[in-house]
Amino acid sequence: MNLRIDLQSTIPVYRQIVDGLRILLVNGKLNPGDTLPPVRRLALDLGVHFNTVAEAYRTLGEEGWLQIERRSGARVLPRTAPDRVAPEAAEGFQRRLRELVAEVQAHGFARGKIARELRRLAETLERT
Amino acid sequence: MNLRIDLQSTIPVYRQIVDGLRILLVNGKLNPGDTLPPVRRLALDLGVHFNTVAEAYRTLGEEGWLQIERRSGARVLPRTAPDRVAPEAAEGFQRRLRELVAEVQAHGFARGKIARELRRLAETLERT
DNA sequence: TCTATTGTACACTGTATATGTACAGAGTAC
DNA sequence: GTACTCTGTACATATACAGTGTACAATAGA
Repeated sequence: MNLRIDLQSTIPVYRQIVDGLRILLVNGKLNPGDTLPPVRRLALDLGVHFNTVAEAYRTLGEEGWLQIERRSGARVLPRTAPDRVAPEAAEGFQRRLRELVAEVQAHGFARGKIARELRRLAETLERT
Repeated sequence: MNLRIDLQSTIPVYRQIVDGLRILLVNGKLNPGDTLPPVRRLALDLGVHFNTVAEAYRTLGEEGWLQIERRSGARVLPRTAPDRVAPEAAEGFQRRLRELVAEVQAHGFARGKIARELRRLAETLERT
């Protein structure tokens, strides 16, 4: 379970867990049928309360990634992509992407470096 | 003041304002010497309380973008880029970028479309 | 000097986040 | 079948944060 969180971050822990797991799910590091650690176990690893992990699992369950049941725990579902993409989601993505880039620029990152990073990720996406 | 916010979003309004203004600042849509609208005025435009706008201005002031004074309002400062880039910031950027992409993928966006968007932004960055 | 306009301070309310604790359900050992 | 243990769930609570209401302080300009 290659997952790290930052307790100092302003981003809520449960959302960090959701984001981290979603990356693993989207990239096939977690596949249908795989089981996730019990909430108490992962919570111990991460140093948070198990209810915080449970909240994260529940969120991913509502997104359709996980099947969660007592005793058997959380299992990755074969997930069919959403039928249609919400049109406003595209706009939201562009906006959040620009926000992120602006924030990084504000921290002094050179445009070239940022551009390179974006291209690198684009290539990774298409290679998969 | 081309700035829009989403009151339904889970992202706090004041941070949306910060993010939106930072984009304008980084991209030279707002330049040193320019004055921003008074907090009450912008708040009215956006449909929020003026203290919420004031909080956003204060944040950008602490980041070194704005000089804020009573009566004269908020003015864009000539901002020298941070001397050195925090090394952990690079890692954080990559991570947040991957998180954003994973989230969008989870919403059903095709990898190709996302990759195209990333490349488009990369080009925009280098053209400036 | 007076007034209007600006940002600031701070108390208050509602919401979100994280935790503590008790519980419910379903396998497993016997 | 019963007891036990391991799983997630429910809900009360503590705390922090976001947003607002209201009063105030500072200053440019008439």
